[in-house]
Amino acid sequence: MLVELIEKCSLLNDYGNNSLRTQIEPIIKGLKKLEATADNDYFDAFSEIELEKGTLLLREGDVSRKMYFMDEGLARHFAQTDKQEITIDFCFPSEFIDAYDSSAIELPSYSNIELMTDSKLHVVDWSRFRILREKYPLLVDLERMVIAIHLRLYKQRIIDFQSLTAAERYSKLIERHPYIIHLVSVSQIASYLGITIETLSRIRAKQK
Amino acid sequence: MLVELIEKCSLLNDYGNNSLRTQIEPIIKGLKKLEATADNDYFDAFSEIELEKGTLLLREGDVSRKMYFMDEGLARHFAQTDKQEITIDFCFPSEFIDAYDSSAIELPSYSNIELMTDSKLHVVDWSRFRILREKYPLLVDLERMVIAIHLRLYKQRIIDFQSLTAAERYSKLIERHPYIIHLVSVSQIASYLGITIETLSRIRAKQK
DNA sequence: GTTATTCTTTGACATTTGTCAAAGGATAGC
DNA sequence: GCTATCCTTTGACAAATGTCAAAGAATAAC
Repeated sequence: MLVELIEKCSLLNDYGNNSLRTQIEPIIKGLKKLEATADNDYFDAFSEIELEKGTLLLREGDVSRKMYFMDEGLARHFAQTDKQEITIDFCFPSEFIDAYDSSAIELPSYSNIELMTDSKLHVVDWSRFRILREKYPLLVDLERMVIAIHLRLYKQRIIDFQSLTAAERYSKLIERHPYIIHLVSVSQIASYLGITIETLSRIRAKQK
Repeated sequence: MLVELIEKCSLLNDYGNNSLRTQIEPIIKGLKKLEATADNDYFDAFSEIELEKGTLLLREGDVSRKMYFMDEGLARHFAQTDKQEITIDFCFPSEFIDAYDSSAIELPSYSNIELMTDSKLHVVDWSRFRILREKYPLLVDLERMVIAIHLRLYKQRIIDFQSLTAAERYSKLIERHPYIIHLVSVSQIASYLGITIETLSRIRAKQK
């Protein structure tokens, strides 16, 4: 169940040349043991759903109530400013989806999460997960790991903004997600990189 | 002890018009109760030290082993790239200091933490804190809160890079820390903002 | 106090990025 | 297929930022 998602999760398994191996393995081991004996409260917490393109998984100003895992589909985090929509991040298949900065602390999110395609997802209510977490401390470790990884990613992202040019940031994105340009509009990639549509278009023209 | 630090902590108490009140209060309450009955293992974990300017609290590539609280002094997080030193963040008095993206997950840090002045600090070993955390689940909640706040700050920082000009980012920094310019070198503020020294100098000249 | 060193500002110019407008392509609906 | 709409590219120019060099200011060492 949950352990399958962990084993599939691209972020946890591909992060930094598998440098999370040591951290993940005891969690997977523990989860397997847990799931061999867990009761219905545990298994009922997780369910599968299909939602259509455009669905808001989380709305700005609301507290995140659910955590998702993307099986098939594509999503994005975005924030709305007075001038523009800012795409903060993209969510690919085999990734957990949530605004942890909202759910972990139960504060209103300042970003939206939107499905960019019809999607198949796993979903768990935070209210139920929190109850499970009391019962199974291993879930606390898992949550901490997921949040910490996002902290690392965000930090690296900040460093990239501080030290790389727009073209370098674009190259880095393409390296990680070579096909993103076919999946996502130029305008969303541009806002992700912190540049205008036109600038991105010119960067792409140069790199050909 | 720890509860005093929490009550002093500027980040936790000043964050977003005190919007953390609901989250902090049960933790403070719980900690007070805990500290009324806690044993020496608890109190011995925290100690005060004075360290001199230039001390590295954490070195790039090492796993963070200690968490600090700044009583008096100033520190900064920075990363070293091939070209330059990048100041990721500044640490002011009454703030907790750590690379949570390292300590929370026990992965090597990719930033250094350096004291910019002689400083008075509280310090706790993560190895001891982790033992306490097992014993007192409240500390898990506290840790989660601290990490989540940093996640929010980082996320907001990314959005700022995506949507604000250098001058706007500078204004925002000055708003939060009006005196920072007298405490920190122009070069460090410039790298924090992701611009060159000269550009920052010109932005400052214009805003007079 | 003087000198040497480092940090900061300023100037001139190159490069990057943004803005506005128009053209070219892709897509959906009819 | 055709049209209308939206998205993307390109061009011309403006604004922002970077680079290099030099001057000015602050600081530390003597």
